[in-house]
Amino acid sequence: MFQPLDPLLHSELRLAIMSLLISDLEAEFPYIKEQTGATAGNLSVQVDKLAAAGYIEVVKTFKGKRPCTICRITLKGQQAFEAYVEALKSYLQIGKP
Amino acid sequence: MFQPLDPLLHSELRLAIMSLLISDLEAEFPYIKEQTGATAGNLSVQVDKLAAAGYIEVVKTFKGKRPCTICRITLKGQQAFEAYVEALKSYLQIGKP
DNA sequence: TAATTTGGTTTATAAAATAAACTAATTTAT
DNA sequence: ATAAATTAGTTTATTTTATAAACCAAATTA
Repeated sequence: MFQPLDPLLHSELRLAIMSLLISDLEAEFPYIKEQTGATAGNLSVQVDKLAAAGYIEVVKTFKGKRPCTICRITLKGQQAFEAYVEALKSYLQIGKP
Repeated sequence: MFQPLDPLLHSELRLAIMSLLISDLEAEFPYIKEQTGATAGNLSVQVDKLAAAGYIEVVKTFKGKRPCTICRITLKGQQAFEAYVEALKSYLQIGKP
């Protein structure tokens, strides 16, 4: 009947992060912060969780002299996102008569 | 960019309850329990929250000698559900090119 | 050189989800 | 008749989670 919803993706902020990365594949921390409106602290925590799950990878480089944290979605992350969207449809009746 | 998600609906079990009631308008407690696979305790708590928000109304009657709890979706609940689905689309790119 | 900004992380708190334990009545079995 | 099991839930307790507040370090600006 209802497909279970991946708890890692069923979170407003983590879903927003993944949604951005599904489109753009990678993005810098401050950009994600701006687009999602999240606080840096919250974003840092949720990025860690997605990285721990292997849904994204986090690369720490420098941009000139400043640190620059880049988040990139993984194949696993893309698949998880698509599975989540499919599961959601069992609740939403999207496109049903 | 991303529309906020009603926290009352952004919960797996509450969303499942509302999804059932969107189709059927009303349902008995044990039926919802069976369809969602939830424990009675969890279901009781989440039904209370939806009722407190005015998204459903709960009518306690009897079916023969046994108590019978009926949940019915309200207009407010239907509107909230539809708004939630719309908000979700800002994360999912459903039907986008 | 002092204050501010940038780019975050760590820690603490508040809220939520969930299950376990419990209540009460009914039905079934002995 | 009475004991056991089932139905129909509620209440309480525990665990997770989300979130913000506090913090740190380096770079920039005044």
